[in-house]
Amino acid sequence: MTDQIPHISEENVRLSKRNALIQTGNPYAYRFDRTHTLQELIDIYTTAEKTLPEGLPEVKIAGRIIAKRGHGKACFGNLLDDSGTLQFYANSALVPEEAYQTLLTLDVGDFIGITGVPFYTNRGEFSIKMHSYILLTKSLKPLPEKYHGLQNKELRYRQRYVDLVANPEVKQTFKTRSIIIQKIRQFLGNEGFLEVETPILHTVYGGAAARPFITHHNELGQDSFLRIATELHLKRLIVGGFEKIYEIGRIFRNEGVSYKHNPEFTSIELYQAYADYTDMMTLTETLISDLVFAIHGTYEISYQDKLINFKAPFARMTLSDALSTYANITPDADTQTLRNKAKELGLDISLNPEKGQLIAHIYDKAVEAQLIQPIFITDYPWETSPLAKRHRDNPALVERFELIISGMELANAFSELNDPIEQQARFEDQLKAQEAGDDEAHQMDDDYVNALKYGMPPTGGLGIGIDRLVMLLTDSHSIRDVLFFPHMKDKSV
RNA sequence: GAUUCGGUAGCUCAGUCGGUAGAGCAAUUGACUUUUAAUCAAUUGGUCGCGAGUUCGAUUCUCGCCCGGAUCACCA
Repeated sequence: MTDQIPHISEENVRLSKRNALIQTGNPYAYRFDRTHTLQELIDIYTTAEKTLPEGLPEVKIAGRIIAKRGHGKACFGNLLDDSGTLQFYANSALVPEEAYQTLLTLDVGDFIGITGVPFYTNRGEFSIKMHSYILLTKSLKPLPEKYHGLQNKELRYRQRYVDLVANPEVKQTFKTRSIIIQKIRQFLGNEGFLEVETPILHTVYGGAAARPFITHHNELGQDSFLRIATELHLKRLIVGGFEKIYEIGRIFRNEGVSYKHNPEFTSIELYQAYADYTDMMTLTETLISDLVFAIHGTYEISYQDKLINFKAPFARMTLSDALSTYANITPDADTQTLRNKAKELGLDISLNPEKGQLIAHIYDKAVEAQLIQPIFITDYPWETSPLAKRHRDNPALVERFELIISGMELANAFSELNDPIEQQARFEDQLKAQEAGDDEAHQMDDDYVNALKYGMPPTGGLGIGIDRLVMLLTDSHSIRDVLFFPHMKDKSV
């Protein structure tokens, strides 16, 4: 028999099955009462001897069929739910004939609910023996190949819903992400911090050097900016009398995409009254090292084949020392020497950067990538930090640190500038920079200066890039691998 | 933005020194009552990313474009 069977696309085959099912029932059920998740069943019933007594009570489980193996009058399959996978076994002697025949027409991808009893197969695999089942949702599109999963990066990012089904380790990464954020909240809650929410739509953007996304409010007839930081509103709340606050939220910067940059990303910023940047350092290393231990049960973890030790305290080095150590130049050098060094490194100095900016640029280019183990780089030139307080020992510097791990800036913190007159002057410097062509300079924020005029107590502030932290803790090479739906160019599917 | 690699069946991938393409999985039909990347037999399935150019002929060569990955730059 070699009769030719006309080709119908798999999606159309499934579509006709769905249409037939609609005639006799509902292939999109409303609900199903489970007695156990798959993992619960495994936890409760599996035994070291790989045997189970007869006469166990019936259980009800639900999930997506991810594999099917027919054997005529018997058939095996695998079910996937959020907790794990489990093999099911159906036999035409146990399931009514008609139901058994329909079962064979189900597709990989369909959701079903199964009533049955746990047992061990001859091969010793813990499974459920089906007594009855109900179709919960018909799926129309075939899942990716069962062995290799979904490999195409573009498809994985654009259709994460498929990636998550096909590649279990992806789901694990995002579960870890969720736990990380949960533990940060727990830690800060225990430390007496209050979680707050501030606007995402800003009329003046600030708190970072970045270009904003611009949008428009129709009713008020004015442009708005998506926030580039939460900083200035949170500090207004410190003025208002809150003493320990934080916000975890999405930040938007109108910039390029790279393995460590996405135009929208998640930050946590926290502010603590009566504290300075040294307090922030202690808080940062405690938070992060506790987090690593809570997730991994050890302080030393491997990231992209590098062993990183998160045990607190982290190393500390001034920016000045870092420059001499890693770039063979000191910030005391005259401007021309710094300019030459910058040129040597291939930096763009067409905007005639001031000394402080030169130093910052040289540091970014020549030093940061070399810093693998957690290290606080402290005491930055004041010119690049318009919201930070002057260093108590050196007015050319500000009290600021960045935490660098694996060449990435993980955190940034200051002793917050709270002198409204100096803040006003720093904003004015920023305006000059803007006029000179720096499209990432701060805007003047009169209302923020106004708030400072009422008095902000000494305050330590800290920002952490959550996505980068998740990258480190899940050994993810790219920020896209820790974002469910990374930013992609529009392309109709 | 630069360099570089890639885009071929639903998925994972071969391939064509220029003559309109193959495999595995999935699907379809059949066999099979303990398989587990089930097995066995058969069958179907392609705008070879898009558009030009060269050519008798382009999926293959050239150019441009689109999308993506990597590296670099930008993003302190």
